[in-house]
Amino acid sequence: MQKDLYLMTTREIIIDTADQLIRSNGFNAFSFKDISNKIGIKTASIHYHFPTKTDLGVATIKEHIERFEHYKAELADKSPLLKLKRFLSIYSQIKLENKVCLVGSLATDLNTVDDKIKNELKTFAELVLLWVTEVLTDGKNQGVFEFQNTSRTKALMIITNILAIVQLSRLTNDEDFEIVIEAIIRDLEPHN
Amino acid sequence: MQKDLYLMTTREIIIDTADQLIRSNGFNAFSFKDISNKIGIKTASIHYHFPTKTDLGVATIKEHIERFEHYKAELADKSPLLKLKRFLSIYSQIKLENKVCLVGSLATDLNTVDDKIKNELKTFAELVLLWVTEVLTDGKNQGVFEFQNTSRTKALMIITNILAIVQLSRLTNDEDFEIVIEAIIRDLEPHN
DNA sequence: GTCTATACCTGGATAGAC
DNA sequence: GTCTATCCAGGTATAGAC
Repeated sequence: MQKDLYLMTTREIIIDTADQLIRSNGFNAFSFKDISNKIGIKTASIHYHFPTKTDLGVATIKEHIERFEHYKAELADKSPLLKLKRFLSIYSQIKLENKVCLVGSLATDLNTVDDKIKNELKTFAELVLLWVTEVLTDGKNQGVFEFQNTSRTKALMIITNILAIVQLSRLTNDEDFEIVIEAIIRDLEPHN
Repeated sequence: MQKDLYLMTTREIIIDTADQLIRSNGFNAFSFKDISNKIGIKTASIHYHFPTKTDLGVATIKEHIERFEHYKAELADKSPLLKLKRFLSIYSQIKLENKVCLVGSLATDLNTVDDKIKNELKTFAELVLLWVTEVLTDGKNQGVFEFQNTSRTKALMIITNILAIVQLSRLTNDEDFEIVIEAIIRDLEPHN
């Protein structure tokens, strides 16, 4: 949740609730009734703001894109290591809430959602991948990161690690989440 | 699909179809009607074999566990490198079919499924993790693999890479799948 | 073991009053 | 902008004939 509830418009509250539900239960398992129950508004009113479930899905992804852009701007002058740690800490919060990330949640439902959602999600995933790639490149150039492969490949390795460990650690062991986070950081340290 | 259709019982055909649908559409998005349409049997008949959807889900995971045990036995006398490559090739097949793996599919739906499914999935995930860990340990002892961290941690890193890249590469670029596979192998190679 | 028929529920979506 | 009322499609599940 990005703002205090009393500062949010109904539209924003709906999106925020949809986000929680999508990442907790999946896109196909959440319903307008769930939102209705959570925020005390009738499903018909939700349809006023978002005519279809697809519209709500797209809006939720767009919200994530906007947040990520703010996030990027806030961290712009920080070190590559701090940027990466902050990125990983987003997932620590997700883990704490026993949810998964938006990309991970929607990616497994991809064959069942409207192309509008699929395309918006592509935009978001590419945005994140590009940013992590840049952070890794900067870190390598500054000598604070050391890794084989291209920055893009390493970014894919790190993103897949973190995206999947929030899912997998619910099945293996909750502590595996921290273990993987630490391994990601450790593996980037220069061996000198 | 493990056998020819004409050698399978109705029960096995149902499980196999459920498996395809779960990994293609997700547990909550597939229906008994989907199976009915695919294999030409009425939904009521499916209920004869599996009283509830949960029963079918559990049976599908149990089938995966059995297959994995056979798989382990078949590869028992093979080299660690071959074992790992064969493991990764399971995902190449999944990628080819534009699906995701069972663990990845059900993990994002975990908060919405019956505990019976959750517990069976835990058993499966632990089984796989244990096996990959052993393969890595053997490879390290034989000097064919080199890596930091414990074998279990490295197994988590590899499994999360492969589990998530089948999902993520649908959004970023299909070729990212092969790139990650190759990076996994390359990163394990001894440096001198 | 498979069928028809049906019960029951939930979901997305819309019309129209306020 | 939110409500009540309603429609219709689809889902899981069961009863009972064959």
